[in-house]
Amino acid sequence: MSDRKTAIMEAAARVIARRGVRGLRVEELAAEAGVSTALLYYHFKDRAGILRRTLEFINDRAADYTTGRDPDAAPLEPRQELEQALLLELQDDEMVRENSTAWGELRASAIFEPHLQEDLARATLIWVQEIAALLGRICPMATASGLTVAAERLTGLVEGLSMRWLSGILPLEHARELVLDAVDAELERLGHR
Amino acid sequence: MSDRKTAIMEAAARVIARRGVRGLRVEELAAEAGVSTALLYYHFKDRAGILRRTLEFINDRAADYTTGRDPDAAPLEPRQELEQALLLELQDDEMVRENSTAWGELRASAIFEPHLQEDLARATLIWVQEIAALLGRICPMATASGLTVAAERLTGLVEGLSMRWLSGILPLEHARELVLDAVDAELERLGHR
DNA sequence: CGATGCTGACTGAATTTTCAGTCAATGGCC
DNA sequence: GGCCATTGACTGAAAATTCAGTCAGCATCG
Repeated sequence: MSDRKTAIMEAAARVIARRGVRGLRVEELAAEAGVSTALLYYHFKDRAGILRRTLEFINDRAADYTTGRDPDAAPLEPRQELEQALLLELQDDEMVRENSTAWGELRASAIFEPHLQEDLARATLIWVQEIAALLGRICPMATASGLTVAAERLTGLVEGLSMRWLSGILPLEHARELVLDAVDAELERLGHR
Repeated sequence: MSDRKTAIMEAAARVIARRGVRGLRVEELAAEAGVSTALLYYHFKDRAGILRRTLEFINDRAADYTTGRDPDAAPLEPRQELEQALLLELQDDEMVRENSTAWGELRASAIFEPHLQEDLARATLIWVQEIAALLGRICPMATASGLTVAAERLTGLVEGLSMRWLSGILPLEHARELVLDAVDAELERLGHR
């Protein structure tokens, strides 16, 4: 597999982060990747193909830094793990920002392109369940539905704040604090029931 | 002020809700408004101008149904007023959905079009302050910064959930319940300090 | 009154720009 | 020689934007 193909997808992630999925011009992408436009059509059939493959690529990359714990680091406290899982999309890191932007774009486009909704719904569900499970480890006494609802609120909040961050309305640090406080609030709440 | 200008912005809101900001074609907009494309350029300089003015327009409309109480209805409890202000974007109503969709689109495009960011930031700030003020009426003992932070979380949550609702991931009723519970949580929290 | 000139709203038909997508040709490598 | 990766130079269609006016209304003046 020519390395250029990968290089193109990396470039695509960058361009999408800069201009959005719908703002991606194949000529610009070619320039960013330092190849000719014709090569894009050679490797990926058409624009839609580029997008599809790139989204998979981004997805895989995200899975890497989600799952990928530092090899032999001390096992995290559940609370820390929860916080990390939530703050994942809110980091001052080139690649995270790229990924986050692309995800946001995907969510936004799904409103108008029903064929994306299924994938999106699945991914969201998985995230909510993951968060609910982590909450459950911290509050073993809480009901399952209570956990789910709390997870839905927390992930929903992260999505909303992520958008504000990406559009420059909300500083990253502030967004992170807001999320952490929300975690406090939800845990307190779960404890009370 | 010719009424056609308004008609165009109403049409723009409809088209944006249907196709998204990035999917808006000026020819389609002209057809939707029943005018020539040239008229669009006469009233609003260019495509970007249409978008900018429409954003303002949508904003004003939202302000109308935010502020606009039923004429001589009983004065609302602060708590109810707060809930209403938050659930505003989450209603099963043609125009609300249109507004909400258009808002979401504009938020999403603002990430890539800095010229929209200023308007967006202002509108968001106003909303946050409004919610903070309502919270303040319910919890007079809370600090100003505590109120603001709570308002930021609540509005951020609404934005996130609104997006899920619009993309069909989350049923409207459930979204509304999540918001109401979050209000509970935030109020409890403000009470404790 | 009514002719004259002026203006703002509006349009149809170009013109220009922007893009995705094609293709014949090239160079390296087994 | 044959195969793969790669490119430069195009094409055609779709969009955005501009242009050269038309028309209705309204004020001015003789």
